[in-house]
Amino acid sequence: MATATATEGTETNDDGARPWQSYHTVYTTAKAGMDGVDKEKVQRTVYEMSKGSKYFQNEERKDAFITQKIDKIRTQCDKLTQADLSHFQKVADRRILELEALRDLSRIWLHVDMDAFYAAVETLSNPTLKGKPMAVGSMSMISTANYEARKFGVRAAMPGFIARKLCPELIFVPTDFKKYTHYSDLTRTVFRRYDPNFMAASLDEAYLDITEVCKRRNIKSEEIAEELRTSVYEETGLTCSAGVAPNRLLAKVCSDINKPNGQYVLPNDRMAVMTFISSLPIRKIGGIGKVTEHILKAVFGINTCEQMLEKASYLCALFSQSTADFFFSVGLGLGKTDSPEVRFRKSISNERTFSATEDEVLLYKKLAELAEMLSTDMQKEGLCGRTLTLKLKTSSFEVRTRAMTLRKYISSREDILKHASELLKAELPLSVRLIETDVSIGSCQRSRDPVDGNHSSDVNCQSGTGWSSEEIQTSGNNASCSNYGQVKEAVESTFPIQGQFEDTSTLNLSNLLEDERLNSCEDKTMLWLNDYKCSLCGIELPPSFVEDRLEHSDFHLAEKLQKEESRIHQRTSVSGQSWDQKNRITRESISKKQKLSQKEGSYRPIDYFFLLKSNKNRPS
DNA sequence: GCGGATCAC
DNA sequence: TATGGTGATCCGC
Repeated sequence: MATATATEGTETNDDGARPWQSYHTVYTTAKAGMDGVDKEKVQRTVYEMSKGSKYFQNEERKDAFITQKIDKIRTQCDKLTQADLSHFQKVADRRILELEALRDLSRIWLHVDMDAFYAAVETLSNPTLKGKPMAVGSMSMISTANYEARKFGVRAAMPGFIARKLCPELIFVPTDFKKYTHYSDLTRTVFRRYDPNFMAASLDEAYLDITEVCKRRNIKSEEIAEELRTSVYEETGLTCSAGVAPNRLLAKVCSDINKPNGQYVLPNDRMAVMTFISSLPIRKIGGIGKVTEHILKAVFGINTCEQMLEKASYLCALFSQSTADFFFSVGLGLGKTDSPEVRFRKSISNERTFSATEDEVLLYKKLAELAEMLSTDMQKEGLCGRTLTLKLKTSSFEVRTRAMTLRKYISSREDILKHASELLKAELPLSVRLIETDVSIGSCQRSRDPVDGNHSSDVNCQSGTGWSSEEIQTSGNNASCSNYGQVKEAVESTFPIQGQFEDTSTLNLSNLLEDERLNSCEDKTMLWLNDYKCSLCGIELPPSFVEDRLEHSDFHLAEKLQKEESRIHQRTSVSGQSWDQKNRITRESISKKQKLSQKEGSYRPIDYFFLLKSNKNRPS
């Protein structure tokens, strides 16, 4: 609400001017280790340090925009008649019942969150930092602050120069991701023992499905959490906090409750969940950020999760179905409970901030550097994409994005630079402080999950732990190309090249994928002999049968995967105890992969492809 | 498909 | 002096 205009309006008020109160930062929202902080003082300092800056002005502009949005929603709200409301109440009630019916209390999820991770790691490698206020980051931006620094109001995402004002003795330590990755790996070794399929959310957070381990060892989740945290400490020297709950959304909320170095268990009981959720501020829920909280509070007076249900008719009337579903789920304390589904990345990008400049030569030079790096990253992962997006942040902090979807998939430095330069050229002259290049990998329609929707903070799944259901089968001749690296990685992780799974067939599989990549991405002919005949089965498909050839490759891939699975399964079924775990995803992926050979639910036999030659315009 | 925006870490 | 980088998703066109 309090926008720039409101700020100026109150500055000269009789009842004392406190303009800083209306500057909406995220720095004072309740965070672990922030109890007892003089929030007013922090808020005032942040305001004083920011006031008048380009950044601040942009924040004001954004704030004004949100106010407009709120006004618009209010207007719509006022227009609702009693009849409308009773209608939407019915719709909402039914939807809430449907969602309630999906409640799953059969799984036990644990969310682990390392305490002040980067800062804790830095303190391990330099113990003289212990007990002193310290932040990882720079004068421009802080990544993490230790608990001593948090007492001063210093926290992540705060610029360092403001942090130093709040805490003059603050020690700054530059980020060192190699170090954090190393320690992250150590923690993951522990996580794996409790759930080999755990979902890494970031370097310092993970979700574990501990249902099985509780059952197998016949102990309570609470004990598992204690034990896991002890192990993490013993093996890394780092403390963490844990939350246990029937779903991931709640587990995440729970891990924050007794932070640092604590845990909280929410039992798998509907009443317990409803009680827990009833007074919980919506801002605690992953996916509800500063803006959403602001809007829901300003328009509907919603503060707690429970109120999401009380205002259900309004939410139903004024938001999209998927958004309303998400809000209702929050009110019901529902969240995802399914086993981790590994997803392929959808985009790859890089961006750099520099001191703002209008110098076009310089800007093109920056762009060239980004294109170079992006291309390298893409090739490292074997990715191609056909939608290129250029993002610019102007010296006034306004953000512009310009995108183009190309006919061909690209990954080379030259291609990226050529097209990105066209996009940049159209924007010049312009004073720019940040450039980002982004290539999106594929486009496919996702079905929405009614429970978490796409709203909740979802997990960046670990790469290479299985198959995704999507993307591989996306349209076009290059879909498989664009995912080649991820496919390969997934296969190699599912069928590791070393160790007990070593087998020449694995290499063949890699070759097949390689074939597919070359064939579809570069339009070369590894799989297609003389650019005409399939090297594996001899079927003849001319190059112009682009889609058919892709499907054909996919057919062989699926077939191959199936063979691999049965062979490896045979060999490991005797001794491989962890196989079931590994296989869980593999089986899914293969069945999904098989869908590549299906269209509209009907399976197509290999013979089908022989008919294609003479019937290009087949019924689809 | 595009562009603006939100969100998380 | 000075407010990040990467990835995902949603809404309204």
